[in-house]
Amino acid sequence: MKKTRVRFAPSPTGALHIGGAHTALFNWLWARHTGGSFILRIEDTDRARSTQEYEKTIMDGMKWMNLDWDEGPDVGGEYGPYRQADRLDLYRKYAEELLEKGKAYRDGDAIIFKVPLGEDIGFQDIVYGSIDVVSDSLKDGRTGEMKDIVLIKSDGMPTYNFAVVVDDHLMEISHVIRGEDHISNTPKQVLLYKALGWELPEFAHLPMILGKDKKKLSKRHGATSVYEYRDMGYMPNSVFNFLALLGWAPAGDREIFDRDLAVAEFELKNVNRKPSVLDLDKLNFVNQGHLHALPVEEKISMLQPFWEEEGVDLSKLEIGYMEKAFEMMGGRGRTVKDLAEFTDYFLDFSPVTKRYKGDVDDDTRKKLQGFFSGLLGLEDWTAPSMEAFAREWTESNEVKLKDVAMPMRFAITGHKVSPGIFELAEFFGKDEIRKRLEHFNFV
RNA sequence: GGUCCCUUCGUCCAGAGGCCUAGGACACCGGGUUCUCAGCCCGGUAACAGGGGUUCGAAUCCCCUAGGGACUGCCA
Repeated sequence: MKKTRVRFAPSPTGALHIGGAHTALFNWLWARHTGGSFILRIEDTDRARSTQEYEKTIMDGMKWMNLDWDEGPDVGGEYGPYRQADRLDLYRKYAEELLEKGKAYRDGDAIIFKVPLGEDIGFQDIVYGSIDVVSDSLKDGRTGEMKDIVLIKSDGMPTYNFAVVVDDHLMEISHVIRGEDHISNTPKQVLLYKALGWELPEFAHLPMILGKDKKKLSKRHGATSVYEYRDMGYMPNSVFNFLALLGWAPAGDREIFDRDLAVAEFELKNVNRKPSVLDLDKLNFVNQGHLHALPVEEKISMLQPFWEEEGVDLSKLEIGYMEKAFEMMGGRGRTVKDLAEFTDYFLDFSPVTKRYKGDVDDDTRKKLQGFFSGLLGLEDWTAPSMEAFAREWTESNEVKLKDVAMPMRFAITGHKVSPGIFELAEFFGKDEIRKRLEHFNFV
């Protein structure tokens, strides 16, 4: 059995977008599932648009997703170089071979493959099944002229269709796993494999990812780069989980899973053919699941950048303290960003004062002052005792419990969402609560 | 225009001829818990694109139609 070798081959003309991440992920899953190698190859033959910066961003994006590669431009490997711009002599060599065999011709500085008639250029696709095509269909549908395949462009660079064939063969790629948009390029590549006398790799095309409007995902649909998802507060494992669910699902009804499970159960033949729509509601749900399952330390390290960005003073940050805070938070917060915001008041009072001014009319203030004074007078500073007092007090003053609980929540957290307010008060301690209430002149 | 691909609830995924009066999840809508929100618990709405075959039997196989998509670049 031949060793599995798969590759992700982005062109460095932009950041790693979500569709690219999906393709990279499925390649990675297949490599890890089969114990094979995952190779990163940079397709930088478009000299005008490729940049070093983009190459780096793509790699960083993959690292963020924890998709590690075994061979690539940075780590090297036995099948290098891994940038197409560094492999020009190879492409030229095989183009000339085709020239000598009379299968290609020159047109100025370009080398062009002459497409023969009547050739079977169909192939088997692991996910799409058998794709039957005859070389005659490469003709222009309007003019009836055969459209030959450019191998080497006038600038000396290979075209995509030629470079992939040469590279995939030389790098001994066993499975070509890529987006469905390449399915119609494949017959041309099959033709080239045949002309060079090379064995075909296995092909597996992946369904496209669409936007809400069912159109190919693009900038119009909002976030496209994986960094945008990171900045919105989604975690790598969530994006991983979510993307894995687009076109595939593990057996059973599992929706939230970790990468080990995906690696163990992933099968190319179980990938479906239907293009899928990216649904942020589902991502939110998946993220929430992963986020709240995180151990404290990891949760803190996820939240930290968002707290910092918010300008929260982290001097009180301590694991044991935050562990209790998170415990009280329960399942609140879907994204890391949400959770950072929903917990900032545990660490720092200033975000609270930024969000809440304590504006109430005089009559209400007077009432609240009465209530809070009583509360702070309580000797038994526990949630049940505070709640009992609050219920009694509100009843005899003919107001609802929420009429005092909500202002108290705002004064302490600056949010309209929080854990139980008396629970919170007990946790913070009387001194801190007094300080916060005094700040708003509620006591 | 040509070639190729796709079509199960709003969305994602199950279903690989009888287990389907089509299942799960997200979202949505009710109800419960409640000081808020989230969570949790209970319940609900909602789909095999249409039409022909094949078969004792079809969401599953075949054909046609319709709709969508990709490719059709000396971009990848």
